[in-house]
Parts: sequence; C-alpha cells; structure tokens
Amino acid sequence: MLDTRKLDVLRAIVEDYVQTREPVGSKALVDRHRLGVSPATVRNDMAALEEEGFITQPHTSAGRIPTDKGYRLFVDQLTDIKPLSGAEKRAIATFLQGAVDLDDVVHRSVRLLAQLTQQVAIVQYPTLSRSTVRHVEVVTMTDTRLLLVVITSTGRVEQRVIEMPAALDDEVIGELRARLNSAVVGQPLIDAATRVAGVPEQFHLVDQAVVAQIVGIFAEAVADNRTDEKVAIGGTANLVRFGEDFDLSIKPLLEALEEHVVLLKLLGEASSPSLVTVRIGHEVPHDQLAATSVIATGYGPGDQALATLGVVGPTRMDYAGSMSAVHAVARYVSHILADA
Amino acid sequence: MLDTRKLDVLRAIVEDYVQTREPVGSKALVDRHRLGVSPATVRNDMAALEEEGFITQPHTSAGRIPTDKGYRLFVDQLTDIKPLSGAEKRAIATFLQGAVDLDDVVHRSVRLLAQLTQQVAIVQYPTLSRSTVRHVEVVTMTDTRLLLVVITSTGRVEQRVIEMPAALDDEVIGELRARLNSAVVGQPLIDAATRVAGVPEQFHLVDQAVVAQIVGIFAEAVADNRTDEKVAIGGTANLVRFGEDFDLSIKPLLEALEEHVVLLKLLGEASSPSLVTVRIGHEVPHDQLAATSVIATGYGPGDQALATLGVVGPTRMDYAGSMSAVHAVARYVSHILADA
DNA sequence: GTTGGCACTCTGCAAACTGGAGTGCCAGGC
DNA sequence: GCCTGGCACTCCAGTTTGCAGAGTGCCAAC
Repeated sequence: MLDTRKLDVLRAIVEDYVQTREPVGSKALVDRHRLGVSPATVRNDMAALEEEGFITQPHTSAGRIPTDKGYRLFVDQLTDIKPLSGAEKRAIATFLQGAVDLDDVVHRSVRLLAQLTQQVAIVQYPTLSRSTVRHVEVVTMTDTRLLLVVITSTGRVEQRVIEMPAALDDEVIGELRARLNSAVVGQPLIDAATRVAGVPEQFHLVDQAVVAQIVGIFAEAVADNRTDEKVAIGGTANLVRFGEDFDLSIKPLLEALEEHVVLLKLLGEASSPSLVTVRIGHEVPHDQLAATSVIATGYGPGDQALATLGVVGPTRMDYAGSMSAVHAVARYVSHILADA
Repeated sequence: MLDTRKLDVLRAIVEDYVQTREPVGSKALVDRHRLGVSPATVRNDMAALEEEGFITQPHTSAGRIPTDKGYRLFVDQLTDIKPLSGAEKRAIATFLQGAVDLDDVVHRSVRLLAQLTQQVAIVQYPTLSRSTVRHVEVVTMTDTRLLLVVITSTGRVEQRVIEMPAALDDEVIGELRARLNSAVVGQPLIDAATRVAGVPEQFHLVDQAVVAQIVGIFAEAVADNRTDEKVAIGGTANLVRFGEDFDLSIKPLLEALEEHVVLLKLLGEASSPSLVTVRIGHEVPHDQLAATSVIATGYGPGDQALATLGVVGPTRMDYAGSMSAVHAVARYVSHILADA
C-alpha cells in the first residue's frame, strides 16, 4: 500500500515543511529532492498519502502538510536518532561538568537543552521517592525552634522549621539526631516515615511528647511529595518563534508552563534514559496543546529513571535533532548523578 | 503653566488609556469624566500638554496617548498608593502564611504578586551577603567525600560536595565541624571566609593540608555570590496580554526573563520596603524594554532590604494598583522572614 | 477664558480585483 | 501498467479602491 517511494515522498514533505513552514507542493518537492520522478507522479503519491491520512491540505489548491499521523510514521520509521557530533558531545560534557550542586546541574541541563533544540526545555528534579536518606541534621535555632535538614542520595536537601512547645536539652537533641540517623540513613526516603515511628518511645518519658511532635513533622516532611513537582524550565524565549511561525497560540502553553502539575503530566512517566518518548499533537494529554509535541525521556544515576526531562515544541519541529539532544543530555546528566 | 484642570485632563487620559488601550480623544474624555467643560476646551488643554511633552499623538487626527514623561508625572503627583481592601489583605496573609520554607515563601509570593497585578512578577531570593551564618554542618558521604551545608539566617541553605585527597578521621571531622561553627556562627556571611582562615592551623600537622583544602572550598562557597542571582518568576502567561493589547513585542522581555543578571538589573538596588520604585519606559535600564515599566521594592526582616521584588508590565499599566500590591506583598514577606 | 461650528486629515475596514501556486484529471508514451 | 506533460479549475494572499468615523485645529462669538 505504501511503497518506498511514497514513504520517501512523506519524508520529503515532513522535512520541507519543518524547514519552510509552508505547505509543500509537488513541484517544490521534486525541485528540492532527487526523487527521480515528475511532479505529476508525486501528485499521485500525495493523493494516496492523503487518502491514508498521513498528509492533508489546508485548503483546495494548496500544498500538503503532514498530519499528526504523518509525523508519527515519520518518527517511528523514517528517522533515526542521529548521533551528535564530537564537538557537540564535548560541549555538553564540559557545560555540565562545571556544576557545583544539584540545583546547578538541573539549571545547566535545562539551559543546554533549550539551546540545543531551540525549543522550550523542561527538567524535572530527581524524585525523592526513590532516593535514599544520606543524612539527617537537627539544628537548634532558638530555645523553642529547630531546623530539620534531610539530605538525600540525589543531593537534594529538604528543610523544615519546627516550633516546639517546650525547650529540649542539647543532650536530648543530640540523641534525637543520632537516633533519627540510625533509623533512616541508607533507607529509601519513602520508608523513612514508618522507620522513625518507634523513635519517640526510646526517649525519657518527660521528653516523649515533644520528640513525638518533632518526629511527626519529620515524617510529614519526608512523606510530602509536593517536592516531586519541582521542575526547571528554560528557553521560553523560543516560544516567540512558535507564535510567529505558526498560528499556534502560545497562551495555553505558557499557562501549562506555570502549572507544574500539568507540566509533569506532559512529560509523562519517567522512562529509561535509553528510551526517548515522543508524543505528537493530539497524543499530548492536554486538549489545548493539540498543536504541540513533547519529546521526553527519563534520567537518573545508573540508568534508573528518577525523573524526566524533555522539550516541548510545535508539532512541526525537528524531531531527529531534538530526540538526539534529549537523549544525549539525559545520558550525561545520569552520568553526573551517578558520580556525585 | 499646568493648572489643576490640565492635570485632571492628564489623569483622565492616563486612566482611560490604561483601561481602553486606545488613544483617547477630547469628546470621549468629557463623556467619561465630569470635567465640567466642553470638548473644545479640553482640546486646548491637550494641545498645551502635548506642547510640554506629556502626551502625544500616534498620528494626526488620532486621540492622545501619554508619553513616558506623562506617566511619570501621573505616578509622581496624580496617584496615591491606595490601600488594599481588608479582604485582599487577608487573602495575602493567609496565602503566605502556609509556606513551609524559604523556597515556598518565594514561590508563593511570586504567584501572589502575579495574580494580584496580572503582570509578570519577579522575586529575588534574599541575598546571602547581608545574612548571618546560623549553622555549618559537615556530613561524611564516603571516605573521601564530604558534604558541606551552610544554613543562613534567612533560611537559605548552601551545599557543596568536596572531594578529599585523603580520608579523615571521624574525630577530626567532628572537630572541624565544631571549629567551623564556633568561628562563623552568628557572623555575617560576608565575613565568614576571612573568619575561617585561622582554622586549619588549629589542627594536627598531619591533617592540616586536607583541612586547609576543605576550609578553602568553604570560603569559596561562602564568598560565591553566584547565588545572589537567584530569582523566581511568575505570571509569564500574562505576557500574552502584553502582546495582544499592545504592539509591544514580548521577545526582548522573554529573553530578559531568562537572563537573571539582566532581571536583577531591572529590579535595581534593594530599597526600603516602604519605598516603592517605579521605572517607566526609557527609564528602564535596558534599551529593548523601552515600552515596559518596572515597579519594585526591597524586602527583608525588620525592614532591612535583603532583596528586591516587583512586577514588570507594559508602560500602559495600572500603576496605582500594582504599586500597592507590590508594597503590600513586600511588607508581608518581610514580616514572615522576621518571624522565621 | 470658554464654546460651538466647520473644514480638514488620517486611519481602519470592507469590498473588489488579480496573480500565482497548486491540484486533479486525462490522454499519450515507455 | 506506471509515468508524464498538458490543461482547466480552484482558492488564497496581497493590493487597490472607496468610504465612514473619529479626531483635530482654528476661528468667531459669547
């Protein structure tokens, strides 16, 4: 039904349309590509492709543009993840190498991704749920105020200020620190809340009430997955191009970028870093973004997917280039996290 | 030269133009405002105002629009910071009250500000330079890897991973922790680097080299004012309105929002929270943003200005409302920081 | 100093027009 | 049987033209 020439024609249409942003006609196609046939033949192929729903005409007597289905076929069969050039790889490596902490890694990644793809880039912070506790610190601020700091294996730091109903001895606080640490260090964060449940009863009766309260807040802070919603965004200036090139209104996208919950839904489940997910147009789980595509993949130390990163752009985008950029950045970030 | 009626006319022009987004003519003015004179008289006043450079005509036989100079006069003399309603105040208070840590305070503030003003909101994180050290924590991660955590009086947490050339005894690390803390706790962060200079020589000769290296990185991290550039941005979706209502291209603004250094220049020096700064059009220190205005003020515990927050919008904006919102949010945030 | 009137200017919008690009189809050729 | 050149047809996009409306500046009268 679709012989190789028709596939070639589809590929040519996608490539031209991505580049020129204009419906592409049969003549322009044979001029720009060595198809070896005449415009009339191409027209017949186009009619077949349109019949199958891979391309469409904005109006009679206009050129063709790919449909979402056409992009899908293009992505699935007609394009490979092209490896980046050595120079590009080196640029990525050196750019990310300089990061001093997790925040820095995330921010550098998002900038890099935005610059490489010329799209809007999104990087989710590594989820806390699958990381382990590295250290718990209890700091006295005033008599009745403590600061609880939890450091995780991915380098994230959670902190919480606690008001106590009564002062605690420095000694007791030292003991609390020790017991909390021995209860949870090395354990998955997700288990931490239950692991500390027994801590208060290890204390003197007089201190138990206060300790129980502190431990309660600790458990709460640790169970709180609000922080899983944390994301960094970059390349919003590229949105302007979307609006210009494109009839696409950038309003829904800007709104989505403000709503981190929505964003995370766009990025989708964290997949393996070696697997790049592409969602095209209506496949994106948000009605108002039917004209945008999302390219995403997971990342994390040792290839376990802790979080997702990716780019968002118009359906008419350079899929091959963006996919390889996303893939490469995810690999390097994973690498760095494994080191740190 | 400018009698009160002319000033009234200017005020009316600004108000109408802000609301309707269209050049305002003499007839429309007398219809919408009780000026008590005829259109012809208003026309004479308009001619005078134009002569003085407060208003201008986009083209002959169009209505007038305020110039930057006109807005300036309006802001300086014709408008007062109108107090917010009780309901608004309560909304601000409850919305900010729920914050659990500094990050949360900043993010809530920026959202709130964006929502109140319907502009793009910017909140700078409290500068580290003027805050004091509350606690230093040294955490062993592996034999040759330490995590240094510095907690400041404004609730910010700085962390740095350190690779050591050789392992250190737990005892030595404990001593290091104690000596670092006693050297800098309660001291201004800005002095911390010099205050720890003498720490290494207090150690056994065998450990001095390694300790010196750690202290060096500590000093570096603390002196690093890279973190002063940290800002949160909200309400970017409101940019769409700017583009629509307005011939203003949002591109330079989006670019500025990506460049935190530029942003901070826009916000300007942190002023007292009771003093709201307004920069109008060409007064904004960025050529490409000649059609935008910035309203900013400082905030910080006890009215010492640690950082700046504000909004950015088209020169044609609701100055009175935005100024009061900026003022109110700065006050509440300062209040919360003083508490925490 | 204020007002009503009047001639003039300029935009913004709609309708009409035209050139060009692209298609579909068909008959002829390899 | 598939490919090709030719041709009539369609539709958009950009331009021109015309017109109504809004606003101004100026002047003479109050």
